[in-house]
Amino acid sequence: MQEPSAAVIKAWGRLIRAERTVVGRIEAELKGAGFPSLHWYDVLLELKRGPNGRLTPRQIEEAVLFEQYNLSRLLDRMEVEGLVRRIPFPGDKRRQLVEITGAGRALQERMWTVYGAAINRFFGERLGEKEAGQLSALLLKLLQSENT
Amino acid sequence: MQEPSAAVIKAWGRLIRAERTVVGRIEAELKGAGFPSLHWYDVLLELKRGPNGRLTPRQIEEAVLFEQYNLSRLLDRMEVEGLVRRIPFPGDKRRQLVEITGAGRALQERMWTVYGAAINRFFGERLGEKEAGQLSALLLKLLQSENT
DNA sequence: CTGGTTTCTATGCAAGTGCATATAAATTGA
DNA sequence: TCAATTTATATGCACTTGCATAGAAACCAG
Repeated sequence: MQEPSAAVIKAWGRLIRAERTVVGRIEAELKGAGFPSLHWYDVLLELKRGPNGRLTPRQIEEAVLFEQYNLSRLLDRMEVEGLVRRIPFPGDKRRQLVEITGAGRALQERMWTVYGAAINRFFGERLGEKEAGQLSALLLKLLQSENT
Repeated sequence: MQEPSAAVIKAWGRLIRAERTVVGRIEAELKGAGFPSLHWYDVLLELKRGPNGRLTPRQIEEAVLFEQYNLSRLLDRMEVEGLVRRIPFPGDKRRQLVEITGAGRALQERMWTVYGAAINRFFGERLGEKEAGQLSALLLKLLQSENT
């Protein structure tokens, strides 16, 4: 086996820990304000950005890196809450379009006031513009698709 | 609300995405090799490092950032598999010591051959030593404890 | 066309997680 | 010393996630 170097192991550990820590803090803020989890927010935001506030489940999955079955049930719950609506996909009866509702847009906006502030507090304030840019660049390298 | 800057939002998004992506890839490797999840590994590794391969649940929690109730049940499962053993804590009957077994040590080592290789493949190979160091330094800033 | 394959979404069941709370022991403070 | 509080771990119950697979429509090869 090719042992990872100490520097690599350390960075890997920190990535896990930092993500867990910051996500934990931010989720706690959202919950404290009576809002649902980041997953809900992610879906709402993606939909809002989509054409006419609509995307297929597949597109959402890809955008937010959810499992298919997982998203399917998340959409169930969001639909029950009136945040999204499933409508037929023209020309392909297998697919569907998920459309954000007015209530969904409103929730996304209200959540953002808390979420954005939390990002600042737990993330932005600790980095500064230049460092944020460096971090983005480094993390991007991890996202490159596999090319065995 | 203090809007986070574009650079901060981007870095935040990448942190989530990179973590999810790399963890996903590595978990898939482990599962493919017939091993349990990273959580199990984390606990085994912490225990192995502890004095005589022993730690209290509290210490493990703090090390791996698990919820108390969550760890309690994870230890149940690991104990059933013979990977750890719960023993009394001398002088305090509330506490306990969790001790890694021979089977636990063996599993940790076998997992490392797959895990270490995966860290290299999905993480180390994409960064290089210097960048790994930079990434560590940046992520450390996110881990500082809250100081309102 | 048509039978086999692929794509898209949903779902039964098992496993894991979160929340609230229980249980028990130690500590604190009057 | 002993009642109240705090600390450490476990657990009932609901909710969420993972796994495997179903069901249905579209696509593809001959």
